[in-house]
Amino acid sequence: MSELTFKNEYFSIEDTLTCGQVFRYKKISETQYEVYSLDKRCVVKTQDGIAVFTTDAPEYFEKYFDLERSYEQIATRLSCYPELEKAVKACKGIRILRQNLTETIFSFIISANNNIKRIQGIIERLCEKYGKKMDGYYAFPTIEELRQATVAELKALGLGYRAQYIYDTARTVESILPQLEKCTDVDTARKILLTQKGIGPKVADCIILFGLNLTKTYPVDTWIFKANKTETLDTPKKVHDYFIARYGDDAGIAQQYIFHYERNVRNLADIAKL
DNA sequence: ATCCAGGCAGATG
DNA sequence: CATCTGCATGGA
Repeated sequence: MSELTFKNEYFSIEDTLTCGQVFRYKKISETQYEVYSLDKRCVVKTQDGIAVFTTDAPEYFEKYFDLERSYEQIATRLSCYPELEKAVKACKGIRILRQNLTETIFSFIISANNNIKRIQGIIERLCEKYGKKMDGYYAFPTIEELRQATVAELKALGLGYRAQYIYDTARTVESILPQLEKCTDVDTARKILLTQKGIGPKVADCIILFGLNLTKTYPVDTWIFKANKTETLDTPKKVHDYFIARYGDDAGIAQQYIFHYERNVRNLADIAKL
């Protein structure tokens, strides 16, 4: 077990974990979170603005939390857009996690037309049923382990009609992984992802952003659509295209600031300052 | 009871 | 290219 410390104005474990990009985490106390990725666990305590990571896999989680990137530059660039000023100020502690690609693919297939609380429960049950038992938690299932599941078993976990998507994609996804892993171009990655059952435009964007860490993308879910729609931007695709053109390579990060602000912060912020 | 949640597949203009 | 419908589940 080893420890790693990190102090930066542009890192908040709470905002990073609760902004909707990841589902396998637990709040232990006001100052302590646990996050799970594949078969690994990391405990994160924050005191006086200093984050302390305790884990058996320090190199993995240093990369996972994207600690080497300067989010100050990104946040500064995005603050220049008037519509982002408040969201950036409130959410600048978010980092885009470098999550495992396969885990991201299955997690976001489950996320479709679902709510975050339920998604977390389903994924937890999926890990308990098919993942390797670790010391005090369960690993995310491998593709091979997922292929052991029947559609009926998956439905019993609460997957509903997504059970068939998981079943199908568990049998096809390996053939696209090599191309996807080396993909540096969003349009190509998107085209490849859309061949899989259960992956449409929005889920593909999330996988591109959280699993491939390509940021020139803009996932449009119901929250983002409600926040961004106007007279002319009246479909998800129009919103998507407009904000990629506007924010460029920062679009994915801008999207996370907005999503988190709209979903978790705005009401609190408005109440606080009356 | 109806609506909503990090939408998608399949069918039809 | 765009638009429309059906879809599992559970909480508000």
